[in-house]
Amino acid sequence: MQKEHNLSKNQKIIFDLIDKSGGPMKAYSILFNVQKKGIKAPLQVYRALDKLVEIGKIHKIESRNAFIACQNSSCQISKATAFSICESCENVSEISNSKLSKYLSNFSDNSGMKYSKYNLEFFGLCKKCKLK
Amino acid sequence: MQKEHNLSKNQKIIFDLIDKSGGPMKAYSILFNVQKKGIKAPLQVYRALDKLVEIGKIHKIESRNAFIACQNSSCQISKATAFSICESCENVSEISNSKLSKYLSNFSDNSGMKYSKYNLEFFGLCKKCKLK
DNA sequence: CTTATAAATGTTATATTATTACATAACGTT
DNA sequence: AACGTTATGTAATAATATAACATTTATAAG
Ligand SMILES: [Zn+2]
Ligand SMILES: [Zn+2]
Ligand SMILES: [Zn+2]
Ligand SMILES: [Zn+2]
Repeated sequence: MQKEHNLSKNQKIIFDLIDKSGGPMKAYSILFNVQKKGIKAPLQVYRALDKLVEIGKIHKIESRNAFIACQNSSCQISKATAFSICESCENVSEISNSKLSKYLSNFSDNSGMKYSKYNLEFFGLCKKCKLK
Repeated sequence: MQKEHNLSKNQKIIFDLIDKSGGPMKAYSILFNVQKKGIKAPLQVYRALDKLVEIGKIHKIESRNAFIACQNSSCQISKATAFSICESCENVSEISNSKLSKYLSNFSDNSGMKYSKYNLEFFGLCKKCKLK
């Protein structure tokens, strides 16, 4: 069962926007879109984003400096994330594959380091863009 | 056999600096360090970095906006990269594990998308930092 | 209800990371 | 030499992110 996180006002505004957009959004594009709702400064956006990432409602696409709503209801914490990214249209989707996540969560190398978190980004051309 | 890339003057200065540092370096820290060698503007650094990434001599650590020399002689192109990152001391090392790279290079999900590239970042505490 | 504490907000300024635009120079090939 | 490609130099600016400080709101304990 998911822990219920009661989002604050700004967090809710920003989460709803990202969620409805259906794709990755950049911080300043978010800012532009929420100015009519009274969120006027970058820091207000970044604070909400930080919290939303922390509780796993959104994830950061590091290679794009963008944020996307979690598409995987089981991801309460952003500690094991994988994405597929189209290098042509920039479409992003979250990969939900239990074999992959099991493989990566259990991965260990000879460094003796135990990993508590990972982020994986795959790149290629999506179906649509391959046809063009 | 590795293709020999004849680095240009700026590319060589910047690669040597990153390589000698032994760890990840940020663009503006690189800039600061090469000013005595006549590289005075951010763009000169970014252009060299772009080229070095393209030919696989360095990789970008996306979550840190930093660049590290390739520690894996076989990586001519940055198309399959994996790193372990200590969240305490920020030490980074490139993971060279043939099983992992084989697994990820062959990975495909039900999206029908064929991936040509990936980047994986693992996070945790390195041995030293675990003891503290 | 009151007090204490933590979490969130508002605001201004600033730091950090990266690119655009344009002009010039060096290199590699024929 | 002439050509196309790659690299360089320089100035300006865009895009991304954080510091510092004051205030308010939510949560929980007594
Ligand atoms: Zn998720
Ligand atoms: Zn596409
Ligand atoms: Zn490498
Ligand atoms: Zn460490």
